[in-house]
Amino acid sequence: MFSKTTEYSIRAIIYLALNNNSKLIGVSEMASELRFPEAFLGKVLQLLVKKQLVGSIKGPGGGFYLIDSTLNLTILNIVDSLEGLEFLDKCGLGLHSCNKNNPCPIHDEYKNVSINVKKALSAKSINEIKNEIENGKRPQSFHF
Amino acid sequence: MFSKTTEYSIRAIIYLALNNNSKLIGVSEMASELRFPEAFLGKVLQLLVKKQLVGSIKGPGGGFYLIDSTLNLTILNIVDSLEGLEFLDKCGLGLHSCNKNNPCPIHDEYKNVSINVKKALSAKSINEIKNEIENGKRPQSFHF
DNA sequence: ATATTACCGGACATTAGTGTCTTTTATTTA
DNA sequence: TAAATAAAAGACACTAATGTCCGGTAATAT
Repeated sequence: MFSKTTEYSIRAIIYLALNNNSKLIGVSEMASELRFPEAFLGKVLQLLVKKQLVGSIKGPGGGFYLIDSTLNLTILNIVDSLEGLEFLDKCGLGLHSCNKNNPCPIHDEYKNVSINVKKALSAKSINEIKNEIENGKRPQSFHF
Repeated sequence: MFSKTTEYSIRAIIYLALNNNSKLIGVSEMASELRFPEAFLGKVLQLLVKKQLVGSIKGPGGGFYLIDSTLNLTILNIVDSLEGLEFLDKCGLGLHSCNKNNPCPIHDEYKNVSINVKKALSAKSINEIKNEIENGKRPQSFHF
């Protein structure tokens, strides 16, 4: 459903949310905890910094941390920020002229899918996810 | 949502369903009607023949036709046949160990998405879609 | 039979996504 | 100030998807 970049991003953001106790996390620590290829995670984090979802500090003791406002975002917000929601908004069959008045064969069904996906992926904020995990409602170690 | 190959396939199959009056359709006709790149459509049709969703006849007057049983398939069946449904069945965050007893942060929501997509894409068979179009419930010319 | 037609098969080109490696830059610590 | 650390930046490699091109093969028609 999502690209690797988006998958890694979501999991990295949740990881940072869970470890946001005023200490910074390095790429190598995250990569080994999350079982991601380290160099690629580095690139992904670079992107997240550019998108202002994550902050970073260079040098010894440096690393990454979660920008506060990112806690209020939903998974849908993150997906939107990274790869856009065109795949949900465009016609399921790729027809440019498809709309309510000129519906493709699966227009209504796909519209319903789109609404449902958006609802599902915006049901919880990162902060709510963080709380669920910290309250034991979900497993802490979500790597493989 | 779907790959170009899958998009083209679905639209080509519907096109063939609407023009199944015992006459064969050539690649060039389909490509110009559906506004597809001709050479690539050729490859896609080759694939559909191999998957036995479509039949073909060589030589002058030759072309493609829809295999009868394909009329009973749903869009979901076609997607499954072409790219599989792994993108719906696997964890939304790509976690191998994610399941009901060890749910990832968006397990329940994604499960719901998966069910909803499957339901939506299997609501109608190709034959039902064909009838909807022929009865004027949907536009005939679905290209761009 | 032979030329024509149209799909088949394989090779190749292009692009985007994924992933690696090396150098540079910013920061801290000694 | 110099050395060490860690992210940033850029170049590069690999893979899959998309797309093109061409010679081969099967069928038709003259």
